[in-house]
Amino acid sequence: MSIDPNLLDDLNARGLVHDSTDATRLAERLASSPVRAYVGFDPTADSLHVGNLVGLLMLRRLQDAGHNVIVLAGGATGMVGDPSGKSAERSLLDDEQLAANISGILPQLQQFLDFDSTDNPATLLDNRAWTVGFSYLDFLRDVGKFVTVNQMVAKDSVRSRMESSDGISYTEFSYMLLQAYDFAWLFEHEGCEMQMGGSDQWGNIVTGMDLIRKKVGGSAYGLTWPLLTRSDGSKYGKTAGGETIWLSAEKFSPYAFYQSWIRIEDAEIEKLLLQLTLMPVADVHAVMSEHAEAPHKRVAQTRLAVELTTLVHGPEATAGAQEATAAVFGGSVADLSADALAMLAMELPTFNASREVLGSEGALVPLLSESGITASNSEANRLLKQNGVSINDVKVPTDHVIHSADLLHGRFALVRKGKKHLSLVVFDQP
RNA sequence: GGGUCGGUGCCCGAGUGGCCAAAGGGAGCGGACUGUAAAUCCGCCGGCUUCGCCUACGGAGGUUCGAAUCCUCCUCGGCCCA
Repeated sequence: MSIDPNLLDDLNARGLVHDSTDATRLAERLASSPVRAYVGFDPTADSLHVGNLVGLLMLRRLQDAGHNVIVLAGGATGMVGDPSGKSAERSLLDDEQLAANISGILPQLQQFLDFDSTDNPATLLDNRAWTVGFSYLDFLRDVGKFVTVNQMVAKDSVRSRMESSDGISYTEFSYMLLQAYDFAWLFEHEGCEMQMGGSDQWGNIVTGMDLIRKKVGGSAYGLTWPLLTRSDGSKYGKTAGGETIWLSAEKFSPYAFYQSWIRIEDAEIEKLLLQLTLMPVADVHAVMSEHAEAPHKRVAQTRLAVELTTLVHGPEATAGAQEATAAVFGGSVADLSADALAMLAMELPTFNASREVLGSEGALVPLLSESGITASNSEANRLLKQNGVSINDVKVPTDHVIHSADLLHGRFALVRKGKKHLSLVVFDQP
């Protein structure tokens, strides 16, 4: 397979290069022959989240351009915790949790890359393989000796934590060495010449390159991408409500995933299309100019949502999310067919309720809190008072009594909190 | 080990005996305006059987008519000294 000589230009055009080792040399190296490169992912949870997408796609871009990529699962580093970009010490994961996390993440890592390619199949490795058997004394002699504390302390990630009131534990302080050792090991045993990561990984990557130079006598490449942030500077990967946007359909429904992209503000949309999708740069520009002509149609948001949901959850789930969206934000809820409602039941938070509450006074408030639509009766009362609840698209007052005649198809109540928060209450069969 | 300062609601952070469910900011939620956007404005933002009651200011006791505020012990953290 031939390699794409324009890879680096493409990455630059997308704004995906934050920092790299000597740009000219890197460009030459990437254009001459396939490079082996890796990105590491620590199993801090049982699913990856949106914040990991850029890294996964970076590997994909490299692979598509003809290079050899390694996905590194941080089974060992995950035990320690990376202080980079973290303001506080993290709690340690126990073995059981870690094992569960790894098994949740592995299929996600695999889904973005081609492991069966005859030319340049991707490789999946776990750094436990070369770390668990490494004794502490050996580590101090073989790795620690090559790195001075002076340079470690100078790294931003460490310094900011040393200056904070919480401090940094020796454990997290040592993280950098583990990651550096990973890079050196991969360089030596897997012919891996390049490490990529988010911009907060620069210090760790550079430490790895130093180690390679001193310990192995080789020279490696490093590249970081900018951390994805909103226009207000906050990190991505969370909903407006602060919920993490997981890639796992169990933890975050495809519908909710799709919706979170539909709601992206205009100022962000081009950057996200460039950095989070595989769309050619020219296509992105075309979509953006179409969007600029009629912003209220939100074609760019729709495109982003479709691209990403398809990438993460597949075309079927995307179609389902689109249908649900059309039903709920398009026409009239009252016109929904029973089939459409059954489909919505799979996409929206759903709660089963007893028909006893129908026609009974004061049943609405407890129904709202029991279904999780509101966190408490107080909140439910408050929300109703503020005119924030509608059932089947009709705003309801505090003393509203639900009657069976109000239900769609005799048993469905689509409860809307504000404009965007929807839940489906399904009543028992009559 | 000694000294010292501190631990307040989702977060930051005021409060140093009653006027404290606890200022202010942020986040969040609802409403208006819109394009399921941004900006702006208004309201809400511990719980409950909601004109009142209960739970809360690291934990446990105590002083007091009354404590987030005072005392004792414990615990956790910062800083300084050893």
